[in-house]
Formats: sequence, structure tokens, C-alpha cells
Amino acid sequence: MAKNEKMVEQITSMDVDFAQWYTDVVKKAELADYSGVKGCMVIRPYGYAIWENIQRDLDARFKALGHENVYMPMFIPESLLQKEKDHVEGFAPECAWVTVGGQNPLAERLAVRPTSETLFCEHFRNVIQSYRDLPKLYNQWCNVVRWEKTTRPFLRTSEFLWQEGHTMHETEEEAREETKRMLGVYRDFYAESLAIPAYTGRKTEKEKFAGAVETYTIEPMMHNGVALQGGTSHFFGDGFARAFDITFTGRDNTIRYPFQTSWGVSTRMIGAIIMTHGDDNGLILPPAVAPVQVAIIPVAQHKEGVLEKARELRDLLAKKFRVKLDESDYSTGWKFSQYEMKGVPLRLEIGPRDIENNSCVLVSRVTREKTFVSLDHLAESVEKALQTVHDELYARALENQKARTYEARTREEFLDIAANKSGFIKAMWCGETECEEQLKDLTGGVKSRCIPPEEERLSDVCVCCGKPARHMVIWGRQY
RNA sequence: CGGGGUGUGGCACAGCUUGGUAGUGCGCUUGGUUCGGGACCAAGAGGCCGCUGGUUCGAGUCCAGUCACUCCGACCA
Repeated sequence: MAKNEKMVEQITSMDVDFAQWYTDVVKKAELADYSGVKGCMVIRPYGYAIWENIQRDLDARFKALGHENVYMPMFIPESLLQKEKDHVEGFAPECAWVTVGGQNPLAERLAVRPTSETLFCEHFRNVIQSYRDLPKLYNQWCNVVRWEKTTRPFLRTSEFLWQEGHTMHETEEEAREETKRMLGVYRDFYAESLAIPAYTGRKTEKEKFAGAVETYTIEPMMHNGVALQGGTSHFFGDGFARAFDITFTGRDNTIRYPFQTSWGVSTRMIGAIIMTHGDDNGLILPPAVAPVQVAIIPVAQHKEGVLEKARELRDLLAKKFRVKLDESDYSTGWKFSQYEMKGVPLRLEIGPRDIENNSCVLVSRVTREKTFVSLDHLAESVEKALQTVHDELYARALENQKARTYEARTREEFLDIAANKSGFIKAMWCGETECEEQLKDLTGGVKSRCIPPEEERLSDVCVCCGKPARHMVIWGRQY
């Protein structure tokens, strides 16, 4: 049999089947594996390393703003979860419950946390007495469980990792500012570290978080035009504070309720990275979170001096970058494919010819173009190349988002776009939940994503019912 | 929760209609030749065919039950 007929495990083309492409990338890039536990995945070392980089980056951003990390219990007694009416209604349907401890049935069953507002509230009640105790700026990195019917690696799993910030403030204004500030942190992180552009804005009444007064969201668009709710920041008013009886003595010596926020992003962001930047050759990682930023591939490594030179370059670059030198005896071509599949932003080839010329080859994962660079000032060249990868990823994603954002001024236009295009639709809305539901039914799943802060006035009437328009809404299908 | 589908070495599957020694490809191990885009040759290792029971001289194959996973719908970071 001819060698080119050899069966090579391929990644399904994203144009053929985007869902299958996604699953292939997750597996071939060794990000995650299915587990024996229904709806739960194994996050493999390479995938977890991405999460660790995300954590390190975000954690620094939180701490720069004065937030402190804490850890809450993983279980919530049913009575505690039930204290805020809207909240329990929203989350009870997808809670996992512990009913037995050891050998004995529990007197009160425990929910495995789907989110920790109630636990934070119980604690805030104990530690907040005076305006001097405010603000409380807490964050926790943890896992949560939501009993999902259908799951997909990173995008929706029964258990997932996230961070949830929970803050308490003296005034409503301060809490509202915090809500928007943290949405801004997410937006900056997406742009600066993940190279993902996104629309941000407020959720409609129908789509907001259970128990929130306002929910803000970041909505990046995936390569296929489908939205992913990429992070949320909630303003709770003093609703939970009242439900949990959290009070403090104000500067004027009166008893007051503090104002609260919460905000979170999850391992779903890894799914966003895959679906925003990936291509038919596999994953493409933004340099800021890539576990390996530069893969050094020695060429003809058996020849004298090649490995030594490669190690020298590794040691040099490792001072500044996350570098991996692959000395294994896999073929050169195999290594090229392997690191491309795993999305390493930059490949460095070093072989006998390069050594002769005091140069090496840099290959961008985005363009796959080979550039010969001098070994003098190599670190600078690498830094520049990584920056270029980031910029190109961002530009490409932004272009896709722009190209797939449409405007609809009539119901017919809206339905036509929903039926024939994939992407976001900007359209005016009257503010009624009925219209949201109607549009969702008529289009088979297009929902409101957010109301952006800078609202364009596309027309004066609701795209659905024709009554006077209140807001411009970005609509789309979601994961 | 409703409707399909699938369970056979690590992975992807064939074998089942018509019962009779467990197969193929990839991967893995060892040795050798290769090495600037997924190398090749040779020799190996690895499976009580999801589980339980039944029919039979004999079950991966037929029957009954059961469990798990998965896809499509309604709900969701």
C-alpha cells in the first residue's frame, strides 16, 4: 500500500460539521477526555494548564482591584438555598442533592452548590456590622454543579470550574459601579489575553440571573456565528441582603442593608478559545494563555550539534517564554502536525542548515508562514512574533464578528436573516418579554443576547410587534 | 423527561442475517534504516465480545432482562 494512503487521524473540517470539528479538536489537542461520570469530563494536563494560565491572569486583575480570595463549602442546606425566592426558582431545577451521609439519611438534604450567593450571604451576615466593614470584595475559585440534560466538553458540563466574585457595598451607586467595573475586567481579559472581541451589555428581564436586579454579560461570537455567554456580572440591589437579613450601621447611625454584586467566568472560556480561533488544523491558542508559547523542533536531530544548539536556544528563550523543546524520536513532520493540532502559537525549527547560517525558522500558527530569523536578538524576534499572533487572532475574530453582525428593521428582515445567516442581529425592541418569546419561537431559537451600552437607533418601532421601541438589542443563537 | 443509536484489545470498526478456533487498521513495545511537513522494514505484546439469565452438544452471533454511553428535541455559566 502506498504511503500516502496511510490512515491518518484527521480533524473533521469545520465547514463539514462544526460540532464534530469541535469535539475532534478537544480530543486531538488533548484538552479533555470523557469520563465515566455522566456529563462530566476529565480536564487533561494540557487543558488544565490553559485554565491555570487563565486563573493566574484573572486573579492578578481581581487582586489589583482589591479583591480577596476565600473558600466556601461545597454544600448548601436546602433551607439556605430557599431564602431568596427568585434565586431558588432559578436554580432548584438543576441542583444535585445529597440526601445520605455515610449510612444515614440526612435530616435536611444538601444541594451541591450550583453557585454560592446564599453561602456568601450567610457569611456576610456574620462579618458585616458597620459601614467600616464595607466594602467586602470576595472571590472564590471553585467547582460548581448544575445538572444539565445535555452536555459538551467545556461548553456545558454537569460540573465545571469557575470563579465567582461576591461583593457587598455601602451604597447602591458603589455596587452598580462594581458590577460594571468587573464586566470591564472581563472584556479587557477577553481582548488582551484571549484575543477575543465581544459585545457586552445588559441582559433583558427574561434572560437575567435568578435573583438579580441587573445582569451584564459578555457575548463573544464563535467562528460559526453562534453566541456564547462568556461571563456575567450581576447587580443584586439589596434583595439578598433583605432576604438574608444582612445589615450594617451606617455613618448616620441608622440600620441599613448593603448592596451586592456577583460575577463569574468559567472553564467555558476554553471552549470560546477553541471555537473563536481554531481552524481545520486544530486548536490555535492566544499566546497569553498558551501552556507552550514556542515549540522548538530540532531538524535532523541525530546530526552533530543540532540538539546542543536546540537546547541552547531553549535555555535562552525559557527565561522569557513558555518553551518546549521536543527531543523525542517522532518524525519532524509528525511533530509539526502535533504542535499545530495543539495550537502552540509559534514553532521554531533549528537544523544543520540554520546553524550554518546562524539562523532559525519561526512559523506562526495563524498563517503557517515560515520566516528565517537570525539567532542574534532571537528573544526580541520571538516576542514580536508572539505579539503578531495575538494581533492577528484578534483582528481575524473581530472581522468575523463584524461580518456576521446584521441589522433588521422589520420582522420579515429579522426572520429572513435568522433563517439564512448565522450571526448576530441588531434590532429594536419594545421591552416586552412576549416579543422575545415570539421571536424565539418564530426563528427556532434566536434569543436576546444583550442591550449594548451605546444603543444605535435603527428605527422607532419594535421589530416584532411594531409598538414604540425602547432598546436596541443584539440577538442570536447561543451555545 | 420524550424519540432514536451504540456497547467486541488503548482508539476506530468488521464479524451477528445463516451459532462451530476472536479479526482488520491505527496506536503501543523492541531492533534496525530514516529525519526541512503526519517515514519504512521486521519481530512482538494486548480481548472471559457491557452485565445477568435462558435456548443449545456448542453463543460475540438467537431470546429475555438489565446497565452504561451517545445523538436529536424541551431547560441552562
